[in-house]
Amino acid sequence: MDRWSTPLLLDQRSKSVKMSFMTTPAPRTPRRSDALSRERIVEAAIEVLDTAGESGLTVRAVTAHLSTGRGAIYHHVTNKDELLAAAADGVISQVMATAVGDEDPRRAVRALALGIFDAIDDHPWVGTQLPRDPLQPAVLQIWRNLGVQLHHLGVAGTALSDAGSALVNYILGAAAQHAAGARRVPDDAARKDHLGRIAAQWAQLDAHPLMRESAALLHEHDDRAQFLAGVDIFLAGVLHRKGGTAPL
Amino acid sequence: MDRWSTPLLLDQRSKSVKMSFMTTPAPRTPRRSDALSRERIVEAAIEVLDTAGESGLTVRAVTAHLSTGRGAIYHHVTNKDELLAAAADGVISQVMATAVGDEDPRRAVRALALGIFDAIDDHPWVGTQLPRDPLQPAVLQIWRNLGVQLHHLGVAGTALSDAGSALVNYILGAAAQHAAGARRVPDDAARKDHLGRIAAQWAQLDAHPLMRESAALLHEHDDRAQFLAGVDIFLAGVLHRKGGTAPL
DNA sequence: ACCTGAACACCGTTCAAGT
DNA sequence: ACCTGAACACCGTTCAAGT
Repeated sequence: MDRWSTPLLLDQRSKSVKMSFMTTPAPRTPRRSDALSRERIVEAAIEVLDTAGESGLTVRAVTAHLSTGRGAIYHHVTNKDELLAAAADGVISQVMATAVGDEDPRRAVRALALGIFDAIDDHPWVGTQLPRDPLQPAVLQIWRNLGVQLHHLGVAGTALSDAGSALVNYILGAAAQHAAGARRVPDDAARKDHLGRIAAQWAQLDAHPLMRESAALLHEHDDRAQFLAGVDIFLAGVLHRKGGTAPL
Repeated sequence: MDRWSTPLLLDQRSKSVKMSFMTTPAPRTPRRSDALSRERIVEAAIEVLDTAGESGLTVRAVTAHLSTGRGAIYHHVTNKDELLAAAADGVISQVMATAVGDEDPRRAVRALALGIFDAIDDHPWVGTQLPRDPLQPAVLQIWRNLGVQLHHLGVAGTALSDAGSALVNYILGAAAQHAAGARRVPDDAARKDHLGRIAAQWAQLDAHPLMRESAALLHEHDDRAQFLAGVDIFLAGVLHRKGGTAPL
């Protein structure tokens, strides 16, 4: 399940200890003490992404973080794309592990969605990565966990495929939208200014009265609440279509 | 409204005609005859994107297409990012112009959504571009057109913001998902093989019975129908929450 | 004003050579 | 087997120089 907590490379370390017994007392190289591994590389990638953003994730930055050569990465990871997908999967795995166990499937769906939302708030690069590939591990994980809850709601067969893809697509779209905003506004103080500028931009770009009203509403706008409102609209739609269950 | 159908650079061309009157009969340079402009550059970008894909859009490729120097682009466009956003806006503008005028707002929402879906089927790079920036012109255009129809449905105020963002987010997420698939499967013959491989991959990656069932359903799976099913789920949710309108 | 194309400061990825 | 780091084949963007 959790790829990230396994102890790393015990066999290799013990081998080097045995070797140092019959040679000089430990070569004292200036390199890092631990051996490289896929897990360590992905951890380093997450740290680079969290501090320098998605554009800061370069193979050179990761190798500097691990004090190794550029090519070493390619012994454990095939691609930079795969590295990004693995990093996103690492974050989503933790969310899925924490946001477990609610007996009410509707509450469970909300909890899963909010967990993903908050994770993207902390790691905006995850939000831009998720919509990039429907078959990446992180997306499959989201699909399965939501699918289970929808099944508990009594949805099955083609209806489950339709509902699941709708919910996943909504979450991925919202994730990307929110990530773009979170990327641009790092501190909470400049948030109000930022929303003001967006509202002005909307009003300027588009003279339609509906857009002006929406732009005005942006001022007292809560991304998290709006995200959850979307989840509830979706749930209402699913339950309404499968025959009148109790309203939310 | 439509930036792309306007005749290009009438003033500049007529000026050069007037000039050639009093100088030698046209200098006969080996360069292109028309002057550069933002519109021409965006047109060239769309052509490059359609033939070479998103990774094929390089400033060098665009300049080769226009037989000009690299730096000339930056006289009309600030960025490569802005160029991509402008190209996506060009495609979406045409969709919005064609998918107008249905008196029934629910049918109008479906028509708009399907128009976007089909455009992404034709231009997969649009699907990956849209979720990248919520404030890009193409996304604002989608927002407004859907917002108008939701308003016709009787939704207003905060409910309109919530419903609009839910629908836009769903469409952007679905667009990205479908674009990834369409990018990988260019010809229609390999499509069945492709879905078979995906199904096998799902079944292999995930032993959960729900996922196995979903994987099996992938075989007789219609992206377009599933996309529309998602739109209907959201419409049902919106109408159900605002008080029982007639079921879809 | 508009355009050119060399130059700059980067990339991801490969691969012979080392241990 | 694992790692190194120089080398390769690219990028986006800038800018003095031309017209």
